[in-house]
Amino acid sequence: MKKYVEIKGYSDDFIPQHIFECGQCFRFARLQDGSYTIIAKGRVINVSQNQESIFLKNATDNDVADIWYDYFDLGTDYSKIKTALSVDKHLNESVKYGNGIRILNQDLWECIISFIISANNNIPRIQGIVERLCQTYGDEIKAFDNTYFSFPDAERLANIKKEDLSFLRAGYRDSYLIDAIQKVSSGEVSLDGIKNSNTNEAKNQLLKIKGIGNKVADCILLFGNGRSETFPVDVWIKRSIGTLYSEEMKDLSVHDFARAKFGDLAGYAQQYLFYYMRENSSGGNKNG
DNA sequence: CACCAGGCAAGCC
DNA sequence: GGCTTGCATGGT
Repeated sequence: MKKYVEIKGYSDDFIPQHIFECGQCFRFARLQDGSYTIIAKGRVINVSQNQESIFLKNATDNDVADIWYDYFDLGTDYSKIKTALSVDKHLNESVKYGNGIRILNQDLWECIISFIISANNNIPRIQGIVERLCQTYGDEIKAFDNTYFSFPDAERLANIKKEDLSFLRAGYRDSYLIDAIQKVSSGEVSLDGIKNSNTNEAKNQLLKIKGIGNKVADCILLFGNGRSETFPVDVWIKRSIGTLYSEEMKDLSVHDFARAKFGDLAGYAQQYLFYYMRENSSGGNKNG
């Protein structure tokens, strides 16, 4: 079996650093050579890239067809999206900076749990909590002479109690996690139902879970359910939109303004903006 | 010591 | 509907 797959044709529309450091994903590690080892879809792969090609180590052609083509959103033309967004002066700056960003199609359940944890939290600590959850309840995955752990599904977690989660050190989010596990494992909130609903209905289903509000629901829909028209508004986006477009947005909310301005490309616009603002904030503090 | 972190729920009005 | 407050934990 071949140990890696080479994919040509994406040029600078695919830069692992931009894809994984832009805040959409929590289970990755940057290696010294600049490549990224990631855990997703029950697999572990290493992702690198040069001018001509993307390299996926520990993946086969079949894996690419079945999993990674969709995961990395390889069917979407990001050059086209970037050209369209760059008409706007501020987006032009952000797109130039994060030109290798792609919005991943991650696992819906993993996004539900991860973004519940993300609320009022910082990215390094979110990553630590997610890893502890996986190490305790996930399946072992052997790869690259190491042991990794898959993200446990809702059924696997169905019988745990709030007291069992203290090792996560997730604080008050424990009860939110329990509510998500209970509602999804019981079918009260159906993952397939969310996937098969329109965006409004999908969001209403997510909002039934404690710990999921507007912003977390939008992140889940964007990163775990392919709803690229959603525009999650967090503190960074609120700040940046508020200053960059202060006159233009008039009396609209940040969310409504962005949805009107960027239309079906709102989710992409959000990621380019978020990455640019975070990486270029004064003091350069990113808690990591 | 204070303040912050990809917000949210609950309690007000 | 909108606005305020408390919130576990860990870092600076």
